[in-house]
Amino acid sequence: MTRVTADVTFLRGYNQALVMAVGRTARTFERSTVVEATGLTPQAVSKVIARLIADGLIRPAGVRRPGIGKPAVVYELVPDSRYAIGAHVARRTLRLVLVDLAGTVRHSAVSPLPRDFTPEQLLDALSVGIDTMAGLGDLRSRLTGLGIGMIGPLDHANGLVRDAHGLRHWHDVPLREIAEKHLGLPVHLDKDVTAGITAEAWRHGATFGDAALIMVESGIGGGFWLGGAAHRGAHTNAGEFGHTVVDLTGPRCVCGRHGCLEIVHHRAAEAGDIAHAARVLAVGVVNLLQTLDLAHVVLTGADLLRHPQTYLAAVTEAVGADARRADWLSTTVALSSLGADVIAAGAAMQVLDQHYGIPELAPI
Amino acid sequence: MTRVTADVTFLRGYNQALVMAVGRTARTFERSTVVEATGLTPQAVSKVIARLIADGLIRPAGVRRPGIGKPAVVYELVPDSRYAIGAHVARRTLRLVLVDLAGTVRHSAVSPLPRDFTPEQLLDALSVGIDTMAGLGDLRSRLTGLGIGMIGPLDHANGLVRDAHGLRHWHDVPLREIAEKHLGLPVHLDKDVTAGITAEAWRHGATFGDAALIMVESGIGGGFWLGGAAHRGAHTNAGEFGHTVVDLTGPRCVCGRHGCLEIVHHRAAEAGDIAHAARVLAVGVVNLLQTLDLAHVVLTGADLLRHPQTYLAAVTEAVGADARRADWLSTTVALSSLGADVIAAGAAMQVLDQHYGIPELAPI
DNA sequence: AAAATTTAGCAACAGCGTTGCGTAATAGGG
DNA sequence: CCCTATTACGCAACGCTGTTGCTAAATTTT
Repeated sequence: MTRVTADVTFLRGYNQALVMAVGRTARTFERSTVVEATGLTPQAVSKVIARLIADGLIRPAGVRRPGIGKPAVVYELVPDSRYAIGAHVARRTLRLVLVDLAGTVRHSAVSPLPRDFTPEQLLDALSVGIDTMAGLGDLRSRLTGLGIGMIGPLDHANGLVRDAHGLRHWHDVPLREIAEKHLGLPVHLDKDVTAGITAEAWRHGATFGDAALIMVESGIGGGFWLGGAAHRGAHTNAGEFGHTVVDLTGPRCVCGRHGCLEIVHHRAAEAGDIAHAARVLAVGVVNLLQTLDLAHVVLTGADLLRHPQTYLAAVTEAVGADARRADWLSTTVALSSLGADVIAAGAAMQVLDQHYGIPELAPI
Repeated sequence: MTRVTADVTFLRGYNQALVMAVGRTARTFERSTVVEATGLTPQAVSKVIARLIADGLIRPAGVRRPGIGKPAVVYELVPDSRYAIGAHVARRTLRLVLVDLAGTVRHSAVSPLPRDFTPEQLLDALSVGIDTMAGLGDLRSRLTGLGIGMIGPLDHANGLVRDAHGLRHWHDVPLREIAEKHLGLPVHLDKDVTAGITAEAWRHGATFGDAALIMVESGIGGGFWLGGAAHRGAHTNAGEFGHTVVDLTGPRCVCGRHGCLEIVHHRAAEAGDIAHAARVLAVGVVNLLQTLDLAHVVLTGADLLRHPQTYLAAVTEAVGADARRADWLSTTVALSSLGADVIAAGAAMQVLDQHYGIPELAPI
């Protein structure tokens, strides 16, 4: 993810990331697996594997192949060679997870946050939680950093919280900087929904196409995975999906417009008609499909997960009923595979991705 | 754009593309310009420049620098070293443009297409038009190919027209393949709106951020430029922006849903209330901004360009009026800088991009 | 005229994936 | 049991990339 210039170090990082992606997706793999997946020559893969073994990131795990010829060496990722901690900062709770290099959530913990908490209060809560988690197996030395998934608007590029919705003490807070100083760890700050979709992409591996994570939790947000990377937008403020108008003559929203998806959905939910609320959300989801042509839609969020099957059914039905969608336009709809951990886990995976993922080139 | 494995040939292509992008954006440039823009060392830039000069793509254009020290050599792109032809296939017209390596439209021509034209009729029209254009300066040998921007749905990856809206004879037509055979040229097929946004991105150069092209022309479509590349979606069918619901209680659309942007807009335009139609479109545009966080919105399309100022004013006003958009959320709104040529020109630029643009890596 | 400054490029280098080829380890057949 | 075919692995040389070190050239300033 870090920008590098296009020299040979980029090649190294890129091809190493390919092998790591294979290792993360498959439980075990051999040289030929990687050759097939990457198009590299066997010899090149051998060199990459040798480097990764030297770094302790992968290791041989026996041999295989009950067939003719010399048996192939089987490799596997070393899950506990690196860790990252992910934090999901919501309005009243802090969720912390410990994620290993394989993308597995090893620990998860939720603690309450004071009403209208301050940056200092958050930092203290983070500090306590991280010390507890990092002390579990003395893995401080293998900790690559902390990822924070938070409500926006925020400036991902500069690690700045612009104006967290509904939190008074969060205006232009340089959270990444002060957290790094306070915690002594590299910190990565991103919107909650963007972190969430990263988690889904990581878990699904190489074949994961364009996708959206829809989160219903005191507001409606969308995280996007487009073209093999998280989409954050020009000002890293993408995802205000709840504030798209679906009803020109609808009620006035807090944002000033009329008939936003969020207010229409909220009114229906408030009235107790969850099925209707779910159908409203489904209209918004189909709007996204029409615009962006997505392969996957993932549903999550505390409010949605209180009625998971209702929402899942409504969205699935709406996607399937769209008459314009021919058979070649397949889209999967699913609940988040990580449940309530998805945001925090994704934030952690973003940290790991900075080290072991595909390096980002300046696009010019 | 072509997929390559991450070896040194990728580095070469990538860095050459960086220099070409600089040359396209600036009229002239020197070595230090490129060094600054790319982060490469001066020596590396010298090598790249030498390669490009050997290929005839750039050339020295005197010296400069009325300052201390040895004067720097000034380079420039050789615009007429390579050409591409772009075609915009609409329901009743075929527009052909000749674009040079610098992205300049050198010739433009419109010819009518028969009602409900067949693939054969289109190929014949293309053949005649290309021969005329390529004969203008005997530039057949410098012609890199033909780009076709067409109404969808189509399969960009396989060059297949699935089901062009409103055209009876266009079901699962392998247009790229048969056109290549018929014309003897490499052919690139893409949706009209995607080609259009490529043109805008090319013309604006390196600093062009996430953007959308909104096209109103017998339907409403959207082309997207996200993260430094065109966004086509999981099934290369992104852009059906006109079929997003903005009025849950609105009239039934041809697509089967109620209150699509397209039908609501169409009703207003039909009633002669262009200002209202423009405001409806503006609601849809703001929806896009909320979802995707775009830096630029470009307006085009025959129907829109009949009332350019009305639409421009309505969209600009709606974007500016959005109370949630703080000062750091700036978005430019403009009419297409290439006017009616934008689709065809973008299709041509996509062809040039395959050869001289940033190579695409398999994202895994 | 000499010094300072900036640009350009040759030459050697490190590091990447690739190619050529020899070696190791297995199954199957005589 | 031995031989052969087959498959996997890796050393060594190679071509190419951008980088580094250094020299030469061209201009302005002193």
